Amino acid sequence: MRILVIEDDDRIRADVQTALESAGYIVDVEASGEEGWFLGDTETYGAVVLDLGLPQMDGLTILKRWRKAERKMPVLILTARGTWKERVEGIDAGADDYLAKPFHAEELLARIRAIIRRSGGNATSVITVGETELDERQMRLTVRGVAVNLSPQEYRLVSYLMLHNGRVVSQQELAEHLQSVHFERESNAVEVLVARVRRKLPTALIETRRGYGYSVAKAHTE
Amino acid sequence: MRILVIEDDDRIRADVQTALESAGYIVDVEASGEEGWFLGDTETYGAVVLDLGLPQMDGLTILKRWRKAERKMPVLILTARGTWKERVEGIDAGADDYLAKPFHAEELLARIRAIIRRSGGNATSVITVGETELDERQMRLTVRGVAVNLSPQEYRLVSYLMLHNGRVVSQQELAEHLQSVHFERESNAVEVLVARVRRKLPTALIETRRGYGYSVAKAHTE
DNA sequence: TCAGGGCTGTCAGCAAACTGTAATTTGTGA
DNA sequence: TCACAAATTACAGTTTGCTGACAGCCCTGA
Repeated sequence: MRILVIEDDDRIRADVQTALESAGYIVDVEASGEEGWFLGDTETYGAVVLDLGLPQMDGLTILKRWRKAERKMPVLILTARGTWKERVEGIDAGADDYLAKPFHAEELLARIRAIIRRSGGNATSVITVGETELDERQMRLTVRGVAVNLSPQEYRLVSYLMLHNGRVVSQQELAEHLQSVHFERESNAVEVLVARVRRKLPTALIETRRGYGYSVAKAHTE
Repeated sequence: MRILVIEDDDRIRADVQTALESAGYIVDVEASGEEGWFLGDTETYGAVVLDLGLPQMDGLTILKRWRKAERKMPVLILTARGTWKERVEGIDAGADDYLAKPFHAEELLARIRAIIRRSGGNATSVITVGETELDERQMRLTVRGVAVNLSPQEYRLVSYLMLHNGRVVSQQELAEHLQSVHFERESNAVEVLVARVRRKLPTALIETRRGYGYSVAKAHTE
């Protein structure tokens, strides 16, 4: 499950990212409202965490634009002060839930789980690219109906690439996401991992973009 | 048997959970009315314990919505003051029984048993995965028609996995649900339990997802 | 009260899987 | 063709899960 976080405060953004990642989500973070809006408009997310008090483009504006463009992913609004008025505005604009700062990580996670579940999480838990299916609930990859046995690292790699299907992901980004405790520059761990995954797959899923990174063929996310 | 408890008071919620779990039920708890409503709307429960005096979304509203959506699981209503009016409203909204706080754990259990028994024909009491059948009413597991003699802990493990059919359940989550009073990190109690269950079963029901936990093979529940 | 049996947790040893490193080969783009 | 990124292979340290033995607890029946 992939989650977008739009928050300009560095500290909060990092905290939210850490909390979500350690809960197993794949997280994209953005400090700028405009960039965040673009991401939410063009990529597919299971949920969005959106700060209201952003410079440049306001959170409510972003949310309204998405809803106008039929982007229906669940959105959790963050706001500094828990005023009644802001809450109503947020709900009116199409937010699914609302969380006042400061908040505890557990509460954020509970609410994220709730809005994902409410949005009918089951429907979004299977991602298809060609003949390959990623079932996030079962944490299982199947090709032509046959399950592929992946190690934890391999699963993380594949799910990260499939959740960003079409985008080219750099080795650096992958390495950071895989969060190996010991990971040195000049390591070819990612290359080795990719090779291992490829050997297990009957089809060519992961494409090499020499000099840039890897990607999987884009599929229609319906 | 899986039971949903919606109650905002932390103390009461914990007490109810403890009572139900020690009676062998699998319990999901929710403090928020809204989230509780969604759980009851999307998951399958053998019974629900519902507090009337919830913030945000009132218990009666939740119940009415479920009944409108044809969710027919038996519901036991809790209320702070045993007023005659509330009782009538609850019954009108589709409650199956009614319990005034404060109450004794035994009374709660007796009423839960009663509404579950009364709800009788609910087809949800037998879960099938492959050749394995879990009869929740009799608390019995059968494989190819042959009953398997399981200890209480073993039964809890199997039923938890089967009720979360397909999902990967971490050792941590299992350990918490098995309610071992003494459970330290570095314990392999869950592993031992899984091994014992496997030895008793003629088929490979529980799958190890190395690094993540355990799951049972997904069956089509619909 | 005591013995026996079932249940459940701990421990230690083992086997297998996982994962990063390094050396070498392959192949791609300028 | 050349340089270098990427693929491949082998290897070893570490992690993870499985297993059998054992001990404490609780209940039951003599």
